[in-house]
Amino acid sequence: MNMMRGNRCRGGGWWHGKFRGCGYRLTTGREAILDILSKSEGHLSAEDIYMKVHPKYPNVGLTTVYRTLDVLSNLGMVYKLDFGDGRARYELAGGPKGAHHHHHLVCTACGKVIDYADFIDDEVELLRETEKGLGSKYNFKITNHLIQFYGLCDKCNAKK
Amino acid sequence: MNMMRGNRCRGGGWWHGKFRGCGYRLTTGREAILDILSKSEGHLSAEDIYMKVHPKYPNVGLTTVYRTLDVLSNLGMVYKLDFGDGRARYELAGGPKGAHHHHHLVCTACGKVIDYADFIDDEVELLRETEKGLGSKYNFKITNHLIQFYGLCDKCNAKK
DNA sequence: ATTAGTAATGAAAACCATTTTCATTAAGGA
DNA sequence: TCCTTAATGAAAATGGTTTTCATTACTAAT
Repeated sequence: MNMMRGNRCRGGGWWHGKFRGCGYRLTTGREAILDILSKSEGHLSAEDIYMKVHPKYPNVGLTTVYRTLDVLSNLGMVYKLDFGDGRARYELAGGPKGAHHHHHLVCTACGKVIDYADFIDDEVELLRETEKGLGSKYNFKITNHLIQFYGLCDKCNAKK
Repeated sequence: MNMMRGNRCRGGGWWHGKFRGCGYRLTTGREAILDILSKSEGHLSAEDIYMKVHPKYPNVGLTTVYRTLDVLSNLGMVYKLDFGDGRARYELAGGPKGAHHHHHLVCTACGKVIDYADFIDDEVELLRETEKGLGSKYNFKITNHLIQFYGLCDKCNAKK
C-alpha cells in the first residue's frame, strides 16, 4: 500500500487525489496547511504557517506543520526555499491556484525578496537546454532548478 | 579607520592587499583558513576547514573559522553555498588560484554535488542580460547569482 | 621601545530552527 | 464496527551557528 510513497510519486491530479493516490491520508491539519499556502502570498516560514493555522485549528502543532511541509515538498507540491536568513521558506508549486513560475531577487542587506517573472521565457528556454545537456553528460535526472539573484534593493543601496 | 568595512569593500588586489585595504588584520588563523581554501577542492563546511586547519594550527578554534568565513564571504572572496544538508559550504571565489566560474548539480538523494562549467557561456550571457534588465526594472544592484540544478545522480537513479 | 586603543581570539554558553521520541489519536479499508 | 497503521502533539533532543566575555596581540601614536 505504500509502494508509491516518497518522491517518486509525482504528477497527476490535485490535492485529495494526489494525496490519497500516494498513500497519504488527508487530515484536517494537512488541509489547513495546504489551504493557508494557497491563500497566502509566498515565502512563508514554518512558523508563519503555524501562526496562520493556529487560530482556526489550535490543535495543529508546529511539528505537524514541519512534517506536512516535508511531505508536500517531497511530493513536489511545495518548493522549499532558502533566502539565507536561517529559516526555510515555502511556497506552493504550480497547480490550479499556484503562482506562475518565477525566480527570486534577494536583498542581502535587509532580506527583502522580490519575485520576478520578467525575462523568464529566455531563462526557461536556456534552462531546458542546459538541463538536457547536463542530464545526458552527467547522467543526471534533473527534476528541479534554483535561480536567485543577490544584491542590494533600492532602499539599502540608497542608505550607503 | 573602519570606514571601509563591510560588504562595500570589493574589487582590487588579492589577499594581503585586500584584507589590509579593508581595515582587517591578516592574522595567522585567517591565512591558514585562506590557505586551506585555496588548496582544497570546493564545498568545505566550516568543520571540514577546522579539521584541516587544526593539525597545523591547533590554536585556531572553530569560532574563528566561522568568523573568518563570514568576513571572507562579506568581502566576496568566498561563496557561501547551501546544498540543503543543513550545513553551509564554502568555496573560494575566483582570484589567481580560485576555481573557474561554475555552477552546481545536486543529487537530492545522496547529496552528491557536481561542479559543471559546460554551457556556462550561454548561461553567463543570459545572466548578464537578466541582471541588467532586473537591475534597472527593480532598482536592484545585483552583485551575485546562484544557479543550481537538483535531481538524481546516476547511481541513485539506478537504485530506484 | 612604551603605551593606548581596539581588533581578533578561544572556550563555553546560548541560540534557535528543525528533528526525534513516544504515548495517544484517528484515517480508512475490511 | 473493528483493526491496522499512519498521523499527531508535547516535550526533549539535536546540531550548526552565534554570542558572550575575558584575554591576547596588532597597529599607530607617543
